[in-house]
Amino acid sequence: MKITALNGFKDILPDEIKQWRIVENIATDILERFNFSEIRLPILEKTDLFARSIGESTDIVEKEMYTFVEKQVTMRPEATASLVRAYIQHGLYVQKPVQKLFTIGPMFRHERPQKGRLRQFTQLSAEVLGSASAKIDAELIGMASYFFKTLNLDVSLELNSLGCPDCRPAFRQKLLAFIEDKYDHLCDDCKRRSTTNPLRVLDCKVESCRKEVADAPSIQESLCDVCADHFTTVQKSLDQLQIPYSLNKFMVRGLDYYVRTTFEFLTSDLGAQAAVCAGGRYDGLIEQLGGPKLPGIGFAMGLERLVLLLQQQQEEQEKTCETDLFVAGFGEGPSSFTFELVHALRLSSLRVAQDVEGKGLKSQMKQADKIGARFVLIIGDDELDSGVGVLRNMQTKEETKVSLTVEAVLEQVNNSTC
RNA sequence: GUGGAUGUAGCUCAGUUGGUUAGAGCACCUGGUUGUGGCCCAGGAGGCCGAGAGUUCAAAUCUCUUCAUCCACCCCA
Repeated sequence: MKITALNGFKDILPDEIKQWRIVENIATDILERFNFSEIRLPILEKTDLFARSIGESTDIVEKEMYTFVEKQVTMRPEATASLVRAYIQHGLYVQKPVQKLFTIGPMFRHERPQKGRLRQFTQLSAEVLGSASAKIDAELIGMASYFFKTLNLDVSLELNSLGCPDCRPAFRQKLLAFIEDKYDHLCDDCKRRSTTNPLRVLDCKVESCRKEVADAPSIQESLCDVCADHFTTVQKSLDQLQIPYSLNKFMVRGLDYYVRTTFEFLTSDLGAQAAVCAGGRYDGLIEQLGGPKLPGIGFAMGLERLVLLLQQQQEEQEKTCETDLFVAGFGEGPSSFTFELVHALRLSSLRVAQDVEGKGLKSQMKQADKIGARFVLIIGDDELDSGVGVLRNMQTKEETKVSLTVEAVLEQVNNSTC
């Protein structure tokens, strides 16, 4: 009976780490250029935090959270709630009126796993707290858009506005009336949705439902003046930054706190998991969680999905040299000598590999080749006696002599780049 | 939670109407070069055929149960 990882939990093996580093490094670089600061948050929070922010009746809160019932704590299913909690708890709004924050880390949702969907998954969340400006919406969306462009990923941007507590109820009524007429023609899921969350009927995947709601009232035409203004400015600002998008009146968001601007970056290469980045404005959330009456907007990106896309959409990366030098000592005396030399070379900043199994030279050469070492330093009895080793360049096959001192080896290896 | 598919070597997969000792490719190890990598050649190691029960003289193969994984629904990043 082998012990395996839990269903929906995945090991990220060394071969995949390169892609993760690419995603993380490019992301943090871009975030910093857009003046975002990193914040690191706990994974465990009081259950109540998520119930109050995400919404009591959402699927996430109702049946997908990993909760320790007796302790009333939950493994976070998303980061925005925790981030806003920290923002309020530490009074960050006092120091700076507008806070731009990001965080990267694991989230947990107990759903049935499938392609691009895990029970533990990693999200990058970027949030701007304290600004209601539509320009911020465009700036944030523009940043995400630039990020995907930098990664050379093929994604599309969809945009919608969900209105605000002033105008959404009226739209909801209009939509309910519309749905009532079509009720008998809708799928079972939509019949259920029409009472629990009517907006969700709009983005049903069933073909017949899509037809039925094709001419449903558009929320974009039911916005109040303030929301309509905001939405127009977001679009104008995106145009100004030359960021392509399409309006999608059927796009709604799953979390209760979203108002006004919502957006998704979509791909067609991940099966049912089309969204690689999604977000929106949540102007009431901070106040709802006990903070000041300040607006906010943010997005979350699923990094596993991005890594999958990188693997699918990009050509194999060239093998980069991850090891500068392989020190091959063979024979008892040389092996003892190289053991010490290798340590010293590592302390002096080189990436050095060695064999400690007492293998022959040929086997050590194979190892060196396999890990992509740039150089091999060969030391047998002769070299140890003379104090001069053989340094082989693995690409050019060129061999030079080098004194067996840290300084001499360091100089020769650093002289040539990968 | 619902539906469908798949479980054979580290990986990708063959395996006939049930029939000796379960195979291939890649990867790994050793040798061909007693001190030199990639290519080539020779050899080697590696399997409770997901697990449990049943049918049978005989099960990787048929039946049942169970577990796991994948895909889709739901939901969502």
